Amino acid sequence: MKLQRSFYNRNTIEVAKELLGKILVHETNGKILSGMIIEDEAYIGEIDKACHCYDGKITKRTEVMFGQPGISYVYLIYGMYDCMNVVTEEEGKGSAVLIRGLKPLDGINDMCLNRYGKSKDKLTKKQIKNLSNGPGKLCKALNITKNENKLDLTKDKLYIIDDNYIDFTIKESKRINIDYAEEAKDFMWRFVLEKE
DNA sequence: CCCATGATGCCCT
DNA sequence: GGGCATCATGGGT
Repeated sequence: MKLQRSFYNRNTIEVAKELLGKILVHETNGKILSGMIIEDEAYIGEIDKACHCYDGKITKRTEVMFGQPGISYVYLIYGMYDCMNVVTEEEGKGSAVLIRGLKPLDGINDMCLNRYGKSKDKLTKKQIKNLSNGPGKLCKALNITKNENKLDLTKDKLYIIDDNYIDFTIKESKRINIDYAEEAKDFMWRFVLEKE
């Protein structure tokens, strides 16, 4: 079942935790590419110096985070890598969840082509392991780019479904690569799915 | 295993 | 003009 607006219109930490085990799907070029969300991070503008929209900073880039929940926020980082977020909470609250890792499910060979320009049987074990285990990598694998910014995950060809997978525990830790964020760098807002 | 580094472009001041 | 929610690579231990 596709997740609806009400799922996203909640506390960002809760949404981040509950997104683990869900399936991110992108219908692109006539193909269905999907993977289970196994790692994510919460960003909450009101109190979070690591958030792009900290302290109500509305710019052309960040305005989407203040809008409707259930919309995608895709941005380019380090000049090379796209990262995908899901906007959370009611309109007016700048917040989102960064998707940081996927376990590949459907369209694996196409993901290999997107990432490495080679089919799966030509990849090393290391390349297969690294197919979608990072925020930039998963966007490349699923062909998620700036074109997929501001899509409505309840209506468009990018969405998340609930496959009722609950057989896991959640590990909480500090977020990655936000050393500049003063006290916020220690918030335990990174969530990783761990098999029981 | 760990750490250091370069690539590269958009946003914002 | 500075900084950045990353990744792949290469060298050392």
